[in-house]
Amino acid sequence: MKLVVTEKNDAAQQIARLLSTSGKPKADKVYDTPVYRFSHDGEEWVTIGLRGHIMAPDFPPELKYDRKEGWYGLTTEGEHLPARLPDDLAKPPYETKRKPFLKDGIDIKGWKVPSLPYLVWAPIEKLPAEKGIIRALKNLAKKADSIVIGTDFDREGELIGSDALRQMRQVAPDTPVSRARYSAFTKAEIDHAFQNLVELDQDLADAGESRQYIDLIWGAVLTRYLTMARFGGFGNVRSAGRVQTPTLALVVQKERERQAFVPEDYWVLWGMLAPKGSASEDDSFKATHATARFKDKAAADAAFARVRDASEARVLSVEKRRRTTNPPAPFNTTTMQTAAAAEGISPARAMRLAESLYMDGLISYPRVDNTVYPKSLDLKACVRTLSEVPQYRPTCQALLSGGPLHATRGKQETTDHPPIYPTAAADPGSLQPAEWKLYNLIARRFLATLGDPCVTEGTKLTFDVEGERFTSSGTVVVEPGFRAIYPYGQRKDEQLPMLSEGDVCDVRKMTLDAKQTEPPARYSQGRLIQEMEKCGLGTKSTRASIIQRLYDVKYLKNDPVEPSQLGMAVIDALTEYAPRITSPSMTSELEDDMTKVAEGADTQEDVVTHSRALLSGVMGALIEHKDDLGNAIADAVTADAKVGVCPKCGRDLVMKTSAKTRGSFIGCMGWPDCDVTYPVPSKVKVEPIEGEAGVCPVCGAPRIKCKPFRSKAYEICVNPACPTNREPDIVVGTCAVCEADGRHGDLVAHKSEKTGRRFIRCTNYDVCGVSYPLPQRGELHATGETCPDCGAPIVEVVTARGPWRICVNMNCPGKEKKAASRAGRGRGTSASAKASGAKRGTRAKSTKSAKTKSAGGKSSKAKSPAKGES
DNA sequence: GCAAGGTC
Repeated sequence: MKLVVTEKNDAAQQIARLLSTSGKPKADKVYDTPVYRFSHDGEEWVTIGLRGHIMAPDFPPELKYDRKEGWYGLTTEGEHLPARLPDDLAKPPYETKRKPFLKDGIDIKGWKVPSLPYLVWAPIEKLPAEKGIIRALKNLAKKADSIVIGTDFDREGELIGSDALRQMRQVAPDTPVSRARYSAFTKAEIDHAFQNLVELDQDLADAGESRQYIDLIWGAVLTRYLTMARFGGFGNVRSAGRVQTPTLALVVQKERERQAFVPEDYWVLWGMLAPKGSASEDDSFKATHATARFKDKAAADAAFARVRDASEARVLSVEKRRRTTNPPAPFNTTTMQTAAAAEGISPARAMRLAESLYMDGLISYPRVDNTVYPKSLDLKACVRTLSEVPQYRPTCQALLSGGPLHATRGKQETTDHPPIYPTAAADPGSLQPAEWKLYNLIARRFLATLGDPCVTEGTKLTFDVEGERFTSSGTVVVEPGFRAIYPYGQRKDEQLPMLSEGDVCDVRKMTLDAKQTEPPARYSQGRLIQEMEKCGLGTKSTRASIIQRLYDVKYLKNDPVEPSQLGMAVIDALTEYAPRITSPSMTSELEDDMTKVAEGADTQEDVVTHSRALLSGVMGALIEHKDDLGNAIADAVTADAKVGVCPKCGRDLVMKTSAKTRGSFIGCMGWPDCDVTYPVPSKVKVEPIEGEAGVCPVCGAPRIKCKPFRSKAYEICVNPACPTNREPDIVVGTCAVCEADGRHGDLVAHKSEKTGRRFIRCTNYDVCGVSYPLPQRGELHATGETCPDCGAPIVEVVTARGPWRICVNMNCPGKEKKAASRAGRGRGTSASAKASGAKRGTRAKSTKSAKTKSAGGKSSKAKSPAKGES
């Protein structure tokens, strides 16, 4: 039996399909791992897919977390950091084993190494990370006559293959092993690779392993240092790394540019014009002075003085220019992430969604650099498949009825995977809304790459107004081309009226606006991904998760991306004491070292030791300034948590977490001397307001900015008892429980002065116990109506999105019905999803969400009338 | 409780 080991299940399946004589390999399992059995040239073959790296490098157990000691060399008190070094380095359990590394100023491989914390010189071991797969791999290796390593054709692939081989060698020390190198799943390519087997390139694998070691050593040492310089409690890791830190530095640098930016005044002179005699408002259009930005106020004023009372504008010239925009290139990971980010899907979320669509068989493999469709891809068949989706049908039919299809080509061409394209027709009803949003983007992008250019016509009108020149421009789509199916990022048409040279327009209004130049814009998440790619930071598979990591450790906030005070403090500190890690150049130097190892010009040991020496070179300065850094971090964390100033004692009010309930509240830094606390408005992101506007003029408590998810931010005083937050009590209905008991009770909407939360309570609450929750936002009105399903009152809530009516009973049977019908919509499995063999698709998800909903309803604190009666 | 790189 011949054993083929690939990097992932998908590849194992494809290779089996392409090499099997019958074309139909048999799917089997070894323990829990899928394998594919088939015969090839009369020989029995089996393929198995790994899950990427199956081994994880780590420090020996004694250097990992210790309950008493914390991370080695750094305790939770933080005090021991300098004290433990170098004294403790001479102590057991390490002195016998690792003594040579611990003396001052010794030579290691030609580099002078000063006294160091252990970790910098600690040995690294590789431990099994995928035990189940390793078990299956060994099981097959024992039975195999020969082994082929068929992992991806890149450095990491060589390393993954080498790790797998080491495991197999434990049980099959003498079985012949070779390496297949392929870069596309086509019959010709795979046949060629397996007829021209080579040897595993251990140098290349060693290069990859050096990368693993260097990343771990620098990351772990600096992360432990930052975290322990001032321990902020569990769950407050301050991380650093070869990729994440330079990425954070990019964001911080942009923020510094914005802070250093000095706005300049300028003036814009503009007016509204309309064709002579037109009475319609729709005909008016904007015209701006030919000097788009007046830098000089006197000149602006002078021009304005000449035109302010003008009544006529004469057309001096009409310029028309046609512009064609070519259809976009096929999606690879980066361009897909960027386009998704522009639609409000973060890169990390886009990758999660793409993974799910891929597993459901709806799109092709989502981790690709390639932007050129391979010749083997049957574009027509893809279009035919997509025509099953009603939204795409007209476009698909137009494409199919035309001549041969021509697709755009992007700049990057590789042949391992095709660009991201839809592989099956999706049913919007059976996908989660976000999944559909991404699928729709990918499907439309695919159709757009086959479309015609979009032709727009721009018109530029020049006017004379009392001797001053004004211009007006508009753009109109003439031939939508690919834009008909791919409207993303398209600007709205700006239509100008039909005018000719010499025509006269009415001047409806003239205005002089004083403006200021804006600082450079922050990065959007999409732009940051692109910037990382430009700087060589991370890979297509890791960039999204690295940005997510920076958000998770609270170095970044908001979108567009903004650094927190903490993020800036970390960059400042590392720039001063370990500048190497803050710059993308560490990555490029690492690449050079890797190349040397791969070429055999240097060894893994040399490269890693050299890197350790560089790190050890900065340890002294880091440790010396541990307290400065600890203080800077603590101050930054406080600044990030600050919401305003305490009206009672003048100290900072910060966001705190209750030890008992785990909930957040706003409390005074002066506690226990000062006991001022406020509740945090629920379901919103809270930001302080700078300056005078950040203090409530009525009660003196801070005013804060609240940003609810996906709706408009608003500002309120944090003090729920403040008169600015008071709402009149409203009678919204009659208590059904009290009526049944022969009493009368009014249901009254209150706002608690303590918590600021709104709720409904019966005036006889002590007797009947009837209360209901209320939406916390929006203006509340009584309707006088009762719910047909449960008899509870119906209230109207007016928000920015408009008024809506709701039955206040959380357990109302009507809500269950609605929830069921919502879930039911997702329950139907589409023909396409079935065809594509969707296993863990939408069915499980929607059932789960339906369950969550009903469970939430039952556990609600609201007491229904029925419950009150019993 | 550490990184970045694979993949799920």
